[in-house]
Amino acid sequence: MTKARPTIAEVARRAGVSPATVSRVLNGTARVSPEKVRAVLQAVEELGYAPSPLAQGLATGRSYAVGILLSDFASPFFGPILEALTLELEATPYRPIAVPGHWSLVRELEALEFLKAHRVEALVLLGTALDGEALGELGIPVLAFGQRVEGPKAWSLCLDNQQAAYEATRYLIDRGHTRIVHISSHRGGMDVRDRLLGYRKAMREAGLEARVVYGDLEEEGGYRAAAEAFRRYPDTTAIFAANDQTAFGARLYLYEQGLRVPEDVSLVGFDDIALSAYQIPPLTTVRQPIQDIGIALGRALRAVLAGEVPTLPRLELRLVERASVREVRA
Amino acid sequence: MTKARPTIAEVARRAGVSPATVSRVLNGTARVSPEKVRAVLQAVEELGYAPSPLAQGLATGRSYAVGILLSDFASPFFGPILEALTLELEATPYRPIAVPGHWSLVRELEALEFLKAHRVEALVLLGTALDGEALGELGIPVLAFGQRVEGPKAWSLCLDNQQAAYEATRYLIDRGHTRIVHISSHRGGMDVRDRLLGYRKAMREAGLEARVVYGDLEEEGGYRAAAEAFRRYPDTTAIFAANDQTAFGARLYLYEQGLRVPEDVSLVGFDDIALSAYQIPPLTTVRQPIQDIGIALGRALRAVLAGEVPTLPRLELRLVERASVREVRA
DNA sequence: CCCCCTCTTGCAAGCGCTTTCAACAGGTGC
DNA sequence: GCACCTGTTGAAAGCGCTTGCAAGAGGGGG
Repeated sequence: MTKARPTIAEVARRAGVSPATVSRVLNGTARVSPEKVRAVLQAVEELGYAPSPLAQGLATGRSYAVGILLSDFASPFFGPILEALTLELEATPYRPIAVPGHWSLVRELEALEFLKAHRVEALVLLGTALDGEALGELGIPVLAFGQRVEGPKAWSLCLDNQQAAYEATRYLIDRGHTRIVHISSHRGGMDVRDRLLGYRKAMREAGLEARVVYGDLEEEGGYRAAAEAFRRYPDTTAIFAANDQTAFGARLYLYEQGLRVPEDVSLVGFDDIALSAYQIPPLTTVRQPIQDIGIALGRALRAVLAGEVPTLPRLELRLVERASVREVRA
Repeated sequence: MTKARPTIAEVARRAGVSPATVSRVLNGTARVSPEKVRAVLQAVEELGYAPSPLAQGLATGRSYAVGILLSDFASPFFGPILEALTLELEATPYRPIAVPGHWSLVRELEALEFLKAHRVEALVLLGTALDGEALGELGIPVLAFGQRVEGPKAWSLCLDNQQAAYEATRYLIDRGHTRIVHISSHRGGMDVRDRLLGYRKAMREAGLEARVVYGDLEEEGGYRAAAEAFRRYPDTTAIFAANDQTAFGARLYLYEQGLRVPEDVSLVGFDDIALSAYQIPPLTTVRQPIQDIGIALGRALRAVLAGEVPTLPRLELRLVERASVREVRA
């Protein structure tokens, strides 16, 4: 039933050569006479041979695996990044081992341990809470997004969240809003905190009161946070959410309260996940170039694996204006 | 810099025993005297030793890897299933290798080849287009969702999509709708076709005209399909979409046309992904128990890996009524 | 007191591959 | 015609682990 897969020895026997020659043909590591090449390839074909990555890894000391540590497979933000990243890796001999940290530091550490055990040759961190401590020990290149990592072999793809949040807040202020709530979160990494900072800065500069409530970066938390916001600040005219999912949750709360968007309350999100353009009304939000992020990380990863120093592009965050914000006249 | 990880030999030396003993201690495969156990554990601790899965795999002939072939990491439907599935696998020694097929049969075949090369011990198919041909050859257990697989070591988790679609359509008919469009898709597997069948059956039974247009199971396609639907059938009062993302796309089209939901057009989706409850208005849709599906697959996988015959639960699809459908009086 | 049995332990082979090293074949230059 | 070089090939070691086998250490029964 479970027909054992052929080994290199069988291929060698069938082709009338030694295993070493088969290996050389398959890896192109040395010249082999044309007729043997042909014989080997034919045997490979006939037997349906495919080398065992396990054995290869053991022999070469390489794993050809890269670790990807992300918060959550279900995230509409990290999911697509992962998708683009893996797509970028597809043409390489490297394979991604993606493990979710489920938003918990202990799980992330476990996951990291797991990846270390699997001898991954590089690590990508997508919005995890891990900081420098593990990294120094690691000895492998680390690429991060949504968090800053430090070290000689560590690079972060950083977008200026603070500035973007500042601008988003200004956008609301410029349209006459003065009573603006920000829904932040204790979850998530520095990027979320930067957004809070940007919001605070804009409000402070404009001489406005900072109104901050906290969600969990998911819809449910956004809903609850919006409820809290209106309990504490009933006269709020605009909400700036730390991410789009939060905005969706807030949106539902407003809907249930009979508050119209944008007529009664304006709403701005952050991320521009796929669904944001399809919200009713389409959500005005800060666009993170998800696709580009995934691709940039993938490219950087390839560079790093080739032993080069990766160049991470400067990616811009910019507000995309849709229909969830209105101008208020004071 | 890259401090090589310790090997079993170093642990053995430090503990003053043989590698064999270390192996036995770590795997619990034989009795070892208490003091040696202690010495080994201490050495393991001090060295920070973790066995190499590569070497283990090679020696035991097992890979402890399970393959998960899914259409797309970015999918808000399969993503959460994957999340639940991996969570369920976490306590086992098995690790998932998730590879995306990117909705293309060739890629799926490549991905399958890849998984075969990695000697996965079981395979989970999440909504792929692969059929029996590969399976027979495989010799490993296969678990599928969203498609039917056949074979002595193959099991499918099937929900009655046809019946659910039938009921969803009836739901609209019962509320007075007669001009109902179904947005189906050529993408996707049998589940999508079953939904189409259920729709057709309900319409036929009610003596109504079947109005079918096609999208791509994503928002964009839903938008275009809705546009086509209204071009071809301007008097449509209800849309039943093959999945929620499609419904979101259609929703945007309606919004842009100034058609209100549900006052002018009613909308029903399928899947009940996380965001559906947060749509405006909240989407009436057929609920797939995403969490339960992931868990059920995870459990079945564990059973299969333990050599047992898995029992797949009968999961129900039922319509969750929210606010996107209205009653029309003829 | 010796033999045999049980329990623990180490030796060594082997998993499937890569890679060094040496051998060999066939030229080439003198 | 011989020494030497180039180019191709196979033998064998080794990657880090598991495991069958056998050796040795005790202990109990005759």
